[in-house]
Amino acid sequence: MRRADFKRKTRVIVVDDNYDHASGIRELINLEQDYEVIANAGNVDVAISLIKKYQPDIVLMDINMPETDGITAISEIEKLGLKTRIIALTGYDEADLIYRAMKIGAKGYILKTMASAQLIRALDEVSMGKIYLPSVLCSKFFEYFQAAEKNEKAYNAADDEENLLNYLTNREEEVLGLLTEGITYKGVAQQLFISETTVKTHVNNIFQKLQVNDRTQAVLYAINKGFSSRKKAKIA
Amino acid sequence: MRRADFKRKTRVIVVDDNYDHASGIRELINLEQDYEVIANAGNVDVAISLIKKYQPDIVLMDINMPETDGITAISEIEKLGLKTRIIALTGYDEADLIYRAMKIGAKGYILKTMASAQLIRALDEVSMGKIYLPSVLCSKFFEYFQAAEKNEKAYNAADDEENLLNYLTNREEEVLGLLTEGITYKGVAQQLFISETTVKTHVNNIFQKLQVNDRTQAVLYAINKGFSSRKKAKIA
DNA sequence: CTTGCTCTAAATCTTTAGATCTAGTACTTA
DNA sequence: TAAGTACTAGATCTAAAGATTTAGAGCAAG
Repeated sequence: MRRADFKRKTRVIVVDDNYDHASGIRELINLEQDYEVIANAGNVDVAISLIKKYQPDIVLMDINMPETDGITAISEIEKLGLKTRIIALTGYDEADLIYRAMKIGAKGYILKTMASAQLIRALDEVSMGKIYLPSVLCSKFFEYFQAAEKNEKAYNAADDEENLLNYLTNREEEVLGLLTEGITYKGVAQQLFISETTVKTHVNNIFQKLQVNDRTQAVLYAINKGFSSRKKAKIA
Repeated sequence: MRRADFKRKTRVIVVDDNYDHASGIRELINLEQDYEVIANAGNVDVAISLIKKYQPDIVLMDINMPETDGITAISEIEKLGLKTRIIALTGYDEADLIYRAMKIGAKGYILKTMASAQLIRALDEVSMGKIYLPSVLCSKFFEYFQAAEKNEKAYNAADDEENLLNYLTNREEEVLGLLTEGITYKGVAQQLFISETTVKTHVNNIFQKLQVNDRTQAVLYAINKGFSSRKKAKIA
């Protein structure tokens, strides 16, 4: 690493409520000449103030602590906007934990059960700006990620059959599109070069088809069924 | 693999517009006793009809084809809801391509420049139901993924300072909450046990604070700024 | 060539919505 | 105690929104 040229070690803070475990990690890391553990923290509040003060290069964050959960902690730290990179550390390889940690900005994820060499490798990779996620955990992540994306799609598309938006005519879609921008009848009429009465007719037909009573409900229905995103897709 | 017990090879379809390259892959795969390439497709339309007909175990999909783009193709295939697993294959390691491919359900991603052993390993992993993403590509993915998540957050939260929702009083938040459900003044009045006039007063104050002219715009503002999700979070 | 759908638009009416101003009560803070 | 803020609510308008009915023009399919 280039930093070693300046004899500046990569500074690490370890956050773990288990003192013995934290000490173990400290010993392990301090054996490496490129790294030094500059502080330990037994809970999230202490951790955050230490991180603010010392702005370490890397934080090793235990995820399963009793009081505050580590996920929230990572989120808090990321909000600080420092260059500090976070590696999550847990005993479990649950897909949703991995997903959430990586989603909010963790740069690596390792299991406590993994060999100590893995820890050092994670430090090496992450300190160089890379992501470190062992392939097993990577699989877990994608398991969750792809399921989440699938659900979101299903939610937005809502099975096409039950999506009342599909019964709208082209013109009605256009009108609804303008309604979802918060435009008045008069405004819609001007934009589409039709009379206000015609707009009212269309809007009434839309209400019938979407089974709602007013524009606000229509707009809400449209948004929930992914209307706006579909529109954007069409334009783009 | 268990399938080998029944002497049933894992069936692969290769989709690549470059015939020479497709042939090369075919040769390579057919050297393995656990796999057989049952078809080649030079374009997406042919590919989809072949996949429908033969329902292969794995599809090797070239992403950078001239006519239809491979990403859309993957999406189409996933929509079929088969057990077929897709491995993306490209010449480039662009973060957004990897992100998009994995997002829509690809089970693996490999570069054409990678050693042939990688291809076989990918087949092995994916056919066992795992994800195959070499660590370099994994890093690329997360680079894009975390940036995307960060942007979305920034868009939704809108920096608190500029989020006009923060200027609303508790009562006004309640009223706005009901407006976002498409309820009339009268309805809001009944639910909150106050007069309709009072509701109008609140709503007017909301309009002032959010700098909008009517309820539809207020609701849209609220939704875009993550109002509903905040409400849900409070309830839960 | 007739049936049906889409888009257009008028007339008429009732109901909400929204703007504005005033004002009382209650609670907090300087 | 006086000033400030939140919540309440009245009166009085005007402007939109929405319901309903009727109807003509254009176009596609049977």
